[in-house]
Amino acid sequence: MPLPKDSSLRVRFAPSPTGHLHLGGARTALFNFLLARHFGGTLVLRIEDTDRERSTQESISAILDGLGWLDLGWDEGPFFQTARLERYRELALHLLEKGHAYRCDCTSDILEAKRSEALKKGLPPRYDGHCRDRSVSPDRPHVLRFRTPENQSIVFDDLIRGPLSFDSAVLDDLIIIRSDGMPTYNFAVVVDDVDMKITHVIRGDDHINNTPRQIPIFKALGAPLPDFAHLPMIYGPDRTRLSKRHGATSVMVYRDMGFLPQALVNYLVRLGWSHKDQEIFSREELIAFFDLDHVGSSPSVFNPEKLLWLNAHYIKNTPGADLVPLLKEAIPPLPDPLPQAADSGHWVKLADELKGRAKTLVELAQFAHPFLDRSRTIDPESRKKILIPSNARVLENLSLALRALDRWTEDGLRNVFAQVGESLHLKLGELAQPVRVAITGKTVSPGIFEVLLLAGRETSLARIEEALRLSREPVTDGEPPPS
RNA sequence: GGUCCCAUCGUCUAGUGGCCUAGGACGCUGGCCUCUCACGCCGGAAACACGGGUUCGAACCCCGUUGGGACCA
Repeated sequence: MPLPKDSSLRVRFAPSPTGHLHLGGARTALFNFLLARHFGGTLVLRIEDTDRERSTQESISAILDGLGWLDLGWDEGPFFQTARLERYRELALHLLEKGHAYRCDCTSDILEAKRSEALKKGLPPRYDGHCRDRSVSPDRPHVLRFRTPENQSIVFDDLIRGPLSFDSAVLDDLIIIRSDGMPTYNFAVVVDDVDMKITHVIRGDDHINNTPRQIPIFKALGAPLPDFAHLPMIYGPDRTRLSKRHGATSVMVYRDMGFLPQALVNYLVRLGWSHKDQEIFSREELIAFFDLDHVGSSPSVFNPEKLLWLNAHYIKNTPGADLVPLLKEAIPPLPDPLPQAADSGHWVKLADELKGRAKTLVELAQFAHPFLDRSRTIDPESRKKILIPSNARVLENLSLALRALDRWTEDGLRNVFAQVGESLHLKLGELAQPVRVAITGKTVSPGIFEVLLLAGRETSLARIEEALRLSREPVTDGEPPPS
């Protein structure tokens, strides 16, 4: 594939601000970004906001936020199509003068009638070229139509799919300027790509059918043709285009669900692209390895499980200190904070100790909560299963021995557990579980000594006492005990 | 309906005519490790949609069928 090995490559990401940045858009942005970085080229950001009905300021911010979160920076822009309306008109008039466009005053009623008639006869509902050779007065309400070349096939070499050919007979004379003066999508895109000197158009393959409409416009404008690459779609589990029906599609929702942007980027890049058997890529590797040659042509199905696995991987491999700010964002307000919660060293220790078990930052926050706030809640199942009368003796013995421990260190704790275990003829596991539930409220946690260290002496002793009381109470099976 | 695209384990993919009794990853699963759960390690089940060609030889090239999808209306 004849990609330039120098900085002449210019690509663009051109979202419509009609919603958030969704996964498909994010991947298109990512591929454009990586290609630009790989070849030392330029990425242009263009906001295609000519659909004024549906474009919103909120969407613009949402898209910018999404790109920012994923750390996909651009080099030029953002350019807004609504700021370039004059330019579209100018070039449309130019096409009119050159005979590549003409005025058409067919009313929508007439067009509709012709369309339904054609449909009835089983013909494709194309514009019949009624005004092609009429000279419609500029004073009458009219649109501008592009004079599509007849009887030729439009061929281009898609960088991903190879040669693609379309018969111009299926293309009608598309409107380039509406009666209200607004440009249509296909026209504005071409004008922008020409003006912005885009060398490679990389977009979703939902635009593949637009390409043969756009190519004649490039030619009529006397502009060089960019290369095209159409990326396969991302489907939901039902193999239809990913949409709101499939749940979370906005990248920012993934942030809120506790995903790391690196994980999402790594997941997205492997949807369609591969580099041998490698699954995990740093940003540097991505830029070094990425190319269009290894982008596949078949669509892929979004798989949340694998994203979760990648997220767990990135959390595990992020230093605790870097996790702390993210953890603080993910954790709900602490109603009754423990003194340690004010100690930043404590947060780092927590993050380092807990990160190996968390698949998301939200989970990490849940694991961390008992070590930050007095209000830890005991999971009812765990209580029912572990805080039972037969374990009261364990808790009682440990409570006594731990109170007598003057140095709250791992070695000290280990000794206490060894001695208590020996005297009760119980294994470490049998001792650890009741304590684990006492401290964390859950049956799942890091090693018991880490837990005791993290909770600290005061909190640990208080919680073991509380658990001891609870284990002596009869199981009430969900009903709160009468007080 | 018209045009176009796509087709390797459930999913993401490696594979660009012999290296393929098809490799990796997620998930699933058996085991090891172990104070719980993860992690980690070792093992397992699991795919070239179908039919024709081309070729000494096809997952790979060509044609058709089937199935999925997108766009336009």
